[in-house]
Amino acid sequence: MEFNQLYMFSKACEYGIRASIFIATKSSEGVRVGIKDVSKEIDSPEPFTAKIMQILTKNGIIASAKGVGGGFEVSKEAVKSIKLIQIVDAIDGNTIYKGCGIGLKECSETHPCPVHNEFKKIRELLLTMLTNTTLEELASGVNSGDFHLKILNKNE
Amino acid sequence: MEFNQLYMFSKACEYGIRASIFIATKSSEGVRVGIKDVSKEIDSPEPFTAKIMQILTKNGIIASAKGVGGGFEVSKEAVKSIKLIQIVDAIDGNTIYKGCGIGLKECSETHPCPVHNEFKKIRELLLTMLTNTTLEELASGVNSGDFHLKILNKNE
DNA sequence: TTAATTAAAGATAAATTTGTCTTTTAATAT
DNA sequence: ATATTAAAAGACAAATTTATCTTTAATTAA
Ligand code: FES
Ligand code: FES
Repeated sequence: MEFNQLYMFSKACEYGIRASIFIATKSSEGVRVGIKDVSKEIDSPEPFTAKIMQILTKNGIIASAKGVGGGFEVSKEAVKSIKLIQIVDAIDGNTIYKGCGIGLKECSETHPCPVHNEFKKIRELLLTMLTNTTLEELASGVNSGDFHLKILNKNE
Repeated sequence: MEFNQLYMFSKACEYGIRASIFIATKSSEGVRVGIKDVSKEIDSPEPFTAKIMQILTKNGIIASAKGVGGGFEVSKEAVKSIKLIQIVDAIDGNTIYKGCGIGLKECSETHPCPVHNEFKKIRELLLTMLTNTTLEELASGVNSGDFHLKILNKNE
């Protein structure tokens, strides 16, 4: 019925976040994971996910190792320090919480659009959330079984 | 630097919101506006904006009249009753405030993703804002000159 | 009734995002 | 050293979104 179907983040960013969290949970058990495991676990297309992994490693969010026993990991220090916003920034940029809600070339306090005041509140809440949420929190929620990275099928 | 460049709404939706507000401001002066005026005023591509107008009229958000003296308008009743959410729903659907933030097939209280609790707050604030904001409020802000629908160039 | 005007509809094209496939590079194990 | 493993890089393809162009339909004015 509607024209588009818009989510808060791009597919790439969704995969990036889910993958980072999964890798972090595995790293907490001391094991690296390959791209196959990642895409299987977070239910995402493997080659595309691999591209996203490259972005994340370039941005220092995850680390990778080639060869036998290689794969992706998040270091003990990184898992504590990495915030959700770093993942979003690396993949979707900062326009979701910086840009004007109705597409003016820039969001400005002195030349505001009609939704500026209300929109600002939402963006600030989003920014605060992204800035304060660590990979560690997210991963521990998954480790404890309280939160999930995919919807399970009947025979899984 | 980043992979994508993601905004809260699609271009189509941004144009739709800006156009609706502009048409409402003109309707408050009792005049219809053609697609040319609309796209000029909100600084958007004309043929694409025309498509968006079709969606908006089909959804009863704006009214259109063909022929001489025709164009788009928002009725006095509509401008009071139409909420921002109706425009967003018609163009971008409801996934931005209904769907899971990190792309699980559905957002569920009983099978939540790691960002669910924090994300819910943001979506709820967004939903409240969209639900409570009328076209009238937005248009009157523009009429009063406090808010703007585009960034002016030097010689405008 | 004819011409002019303006939105609707439909076809097409460009740009972007998402997804895939192949080759290369780096690391490990034998 | 050689073979094996696994990520990086690059080329390519599909899907979606954005944008344009042309034709049709409806309305008004003369
Ligand atoms: S100017 Fe539009 S959100 Fe600030
Ligand atoms: S399950 Fe992800 S936001 Fe609710």
